[in-house]
Amino acid sequence: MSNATIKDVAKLTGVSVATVSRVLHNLTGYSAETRSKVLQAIEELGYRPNAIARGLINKRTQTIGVLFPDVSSSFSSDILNGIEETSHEHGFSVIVCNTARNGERTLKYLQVLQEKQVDGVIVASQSINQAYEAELMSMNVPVVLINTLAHHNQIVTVKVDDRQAAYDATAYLISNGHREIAMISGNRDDLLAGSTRLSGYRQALEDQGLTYVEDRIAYGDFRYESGRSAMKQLLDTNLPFTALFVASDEMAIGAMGVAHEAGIRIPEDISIIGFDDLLISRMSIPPLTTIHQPLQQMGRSASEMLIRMMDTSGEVHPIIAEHSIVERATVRRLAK
Amino acid sequence: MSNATIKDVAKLTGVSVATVSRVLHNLTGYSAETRSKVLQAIEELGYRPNAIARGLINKRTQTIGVLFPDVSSSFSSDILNGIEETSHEHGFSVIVCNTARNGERTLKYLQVLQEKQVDGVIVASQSINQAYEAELMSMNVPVVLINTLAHHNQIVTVKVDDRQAAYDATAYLISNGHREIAMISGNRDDLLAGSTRLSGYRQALEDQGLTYVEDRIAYGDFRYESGRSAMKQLLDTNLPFTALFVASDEMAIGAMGVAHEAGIRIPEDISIIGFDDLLISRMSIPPLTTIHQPLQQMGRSASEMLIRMMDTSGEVHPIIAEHSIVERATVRRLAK
DNA sequence: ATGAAAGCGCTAACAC
DNA sequence: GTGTTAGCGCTTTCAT
Repeated sequence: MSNATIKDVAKLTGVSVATVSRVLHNLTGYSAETRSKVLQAIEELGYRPNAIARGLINKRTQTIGVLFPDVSSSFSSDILNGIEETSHEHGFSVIVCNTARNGERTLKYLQVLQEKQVDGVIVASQSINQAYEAELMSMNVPVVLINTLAHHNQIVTVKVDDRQAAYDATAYLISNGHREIAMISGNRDDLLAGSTRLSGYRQALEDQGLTYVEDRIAYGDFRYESGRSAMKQLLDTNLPFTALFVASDEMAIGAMGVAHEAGIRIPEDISIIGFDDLLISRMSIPPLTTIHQPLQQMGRSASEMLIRMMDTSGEVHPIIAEHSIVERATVRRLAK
Repeated sequence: MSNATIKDVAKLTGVSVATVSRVLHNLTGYSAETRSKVLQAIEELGYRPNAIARGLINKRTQTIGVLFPDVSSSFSSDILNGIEETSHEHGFSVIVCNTARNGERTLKYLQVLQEKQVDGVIVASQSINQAYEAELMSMNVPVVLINTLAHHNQIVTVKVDDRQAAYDATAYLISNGHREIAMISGNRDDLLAGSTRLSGYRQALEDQGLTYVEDRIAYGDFRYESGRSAMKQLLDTNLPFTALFVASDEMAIGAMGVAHEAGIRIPEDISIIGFDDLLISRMSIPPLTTIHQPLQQMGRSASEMLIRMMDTSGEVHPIIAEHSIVERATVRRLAK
């Protein structure tokens, strides 16, 4: 008892498949009576159209592919949530791919997605090298990037203004009276979240006449554990600081843990501001003040843009999502 | 310049499509010379087989569908990670569906998955009512459940022994000298994570000759905010307790926040043990002692089982995943 | 208002 | 070793 096909419906109704197809699509060209007979047969057989067969004809599969370096991170799953939501609203399914930051795997996925004839692909927070870019372009489907930049190409991107956001975070600390401000940065070779945020921090310092001190910077990889080590390193340096800007919430939480263990109170002894505004930031003790990135919204925007690109090949513009400062409890105003 | 088809390759090579298909599948029936010419043409045209066309013939799409009530939760994304990983290894893609705990949406997704001819579906942590179950069965593809039970059917399930795990958590508290143990439970109508865990807790109490006190139980919905309210309620009751078993880590973190605000120290004043072992549990201050559920592994198992079910219609057995206690820093041994 | 038939890109007999 | 052909389930002209 495999599934019923359009033929079965036609046979049971006593009409041709063409007519069945017509009522399926609400076209014209059949009597009310035929229509109801067909509908009844469909009901009776539990018929469901085969999207694969349709796809073969329409050259549209109504599915998009999404690549993440790490699906299980809170960061990725927020974005995914937004993408899934919007895609569903527009009648698209989404295939998730976990590249695990692995080059070969990424290429393999891109290949599979092409073979599966996806109608578009979204690449999130994963740097795009030449090979990917070539592969992406060869797929002949729209592509949008989230929190990444392509090498020397004009692929559409959705992201916040990282430099400005880092600037704002630092300026916020300064406006709260802090003058000795350390930073835990991401890898310098991460173009967006690494060096860009670092330069925003530096700029804010300099604009306020504060000196940028190399030794007040420690580097991590955005993850919790690296936040811990970076904080230890900062503490070991013995260069005093009253505030800390951390390039990711996860690292910030790590830093808070180390501070706690060292008997350093947040925010009494050191103020901290993070970046991302993940769910955990609300849950930490004390709740983390941070830069909000509208991740879910960014997923939505990317998805909407992608779908729009499918039928209008008109030009599209990069989207800069709005960041904001979420004031919670880890930054203290310094008395003069 | 749409994509090249097998015909194009055949034409360019000067052979028939059948031959091209043969080399594509490493079958026999062509000379070494033909083979290399075909391969060269493929390279030249950038030909990629069309999985849609293949699927139409093979009745296999090499994709599975996964339903979650909430993709963006840490819980779901861990499971998803395991599923995706294993599926990929076996050459399957995964379509994610975020049902948002919405009945109509779930049904809609099931329909879409059927139309897209997925080879199997996994439903995670979402209770299965009669309607879903009927829909699932009518799809004629294997189904496996994670952390759920079907109504009166024998669909395969992957889960931990919730009752035993709750029992173990409570017994652990007792073995640490606690005798007044409160609990924050999930909704009573959640068959697995709600009432079952509650009954495990109760059993452990009674087996140790401790009395079960109705007022020492507060209910939440497994989420952070509800953990906060539940904790407040418990505190308001003024019934003293030295330890607390919480049916989810998220609620446990919420409870810890409330305790902190109330000046109650963890674990000095109150010991807490959670359930799930999410990423955040390692990151909390202090790190949360909890029941570990091997979520990612459960995703892997589900996926493996599902794929196995596709070609062997042999019988399959439910999988009980191993839970364990992860001792971190929120439980204190009580002096006699 | 309705049917016949071609064809989407591919696989799998079956022929030679 | 290689080509021909008949579909897979559907949509879509083009007739009638």
